[in-house]
Amino acid sequence: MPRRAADNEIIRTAQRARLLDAAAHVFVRKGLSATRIEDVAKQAGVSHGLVHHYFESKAGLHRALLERIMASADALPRAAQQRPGTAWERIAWLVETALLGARQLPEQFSFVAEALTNEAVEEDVRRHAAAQGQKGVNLLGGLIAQGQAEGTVRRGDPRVLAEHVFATVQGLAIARVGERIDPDVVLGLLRISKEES
Amino acid sequence: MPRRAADNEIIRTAQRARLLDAAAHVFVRKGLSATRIEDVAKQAGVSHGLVHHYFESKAGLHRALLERIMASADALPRAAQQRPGTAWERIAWLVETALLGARQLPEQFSFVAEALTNEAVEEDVRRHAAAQGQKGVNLLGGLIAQGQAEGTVRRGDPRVLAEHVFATVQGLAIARVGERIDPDVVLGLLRISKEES
DNA sequence: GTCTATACGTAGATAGAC
DNA sequence: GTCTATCTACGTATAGAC
Repeated sequence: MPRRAADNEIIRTAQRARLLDAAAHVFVRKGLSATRIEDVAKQAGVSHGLVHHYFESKAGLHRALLERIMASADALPRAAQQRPGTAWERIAWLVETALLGARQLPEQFSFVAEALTNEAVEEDVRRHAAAQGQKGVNLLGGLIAQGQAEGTVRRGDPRVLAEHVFATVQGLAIARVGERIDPDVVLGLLRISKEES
Repeated sequence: MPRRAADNEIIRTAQRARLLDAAAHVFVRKGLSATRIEDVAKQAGVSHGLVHHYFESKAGLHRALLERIMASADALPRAAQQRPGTAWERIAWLVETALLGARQLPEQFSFVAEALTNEAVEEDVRRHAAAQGQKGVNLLGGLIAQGQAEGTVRRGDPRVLAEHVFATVQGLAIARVGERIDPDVVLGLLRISKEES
């Protein structure tokens, strides 16, 4: 049996993950264009040649990393949807958890923001990131609509409200507000005000 | 009298402005590292050599543009502070005007965000941008404190609330929410909820 | 003031050795 | 699988012509 081949396969996936971690560290700090393959290699403790051995190009590495980050970002709204409790409780959980992410891994939000808006990023990658974001908006929008039916969420187009919430989380992450983030304040975007009905 | 010298001076300032406009167009779309001097020159309709004649380097051009943008961004909170009306009315005016900017010139917000977070931008430039942002937070914080005394703004640390508002505006701009931005929703961050006191 | 031509450095990517 | 050496392309910045 090809024992050697199996070992290689393990090494391959481990190294890919290692390189993606390194890429996350540096892409997130310097952006796509300013990071050099050499930076990633140094961060991972390997030679630049090896980076090319695992990823066809810098753009390919960037794309792989974006997909990894988007995958984890995608999981959150899904989890919220399937939680028990009222719509408001599930929304609150989603917002709180997302804000926790904004506090702990703010760089990831900056990374996604660049991927969405920087024209140096390939067109199709930008589109893909945008589409993923829309999925999140739709899911949260559904919860918001439920909340409105429930009488716990303010009036307004659910998808627009969802966009506002996500944009706010991203803005707080990018502004590196960190420890001072207050979920209760952010939830004010959705709360029914003293005057309303 | 040196007629010629005076003419040159006029040309100089006009060209500087022209180049800054061109730089704004392209920096804002591709970021600092991905934009080439050539891109700016082409956008302005001049040769790349001329860009170097007016700006010592790409970094210098970038710095000059950031200063120009920050100057206009700085004017807004000052204007709000000096308006007539209640604290809430002035806050609402500030938020609405800022959101108008986020809708019409979202690229400027992306530009500032990059300047704040991208390590490819020189350290001192980043610091300067951050300091300017703090001034805005302080001014809005003052208005918020007045609003709290007035009984129109929710409880909470005024500066933290101000940070949340600015971060939200920036997030909406970066997410390119555009026409769907709703100032009334954003003001929900500061409004007193149905339950509170 | 403005342009074209050139020098220089550096980053991405490949090839071949171990 | 991993590294070092090398090729190549391109962008910044300068120098000199108009």
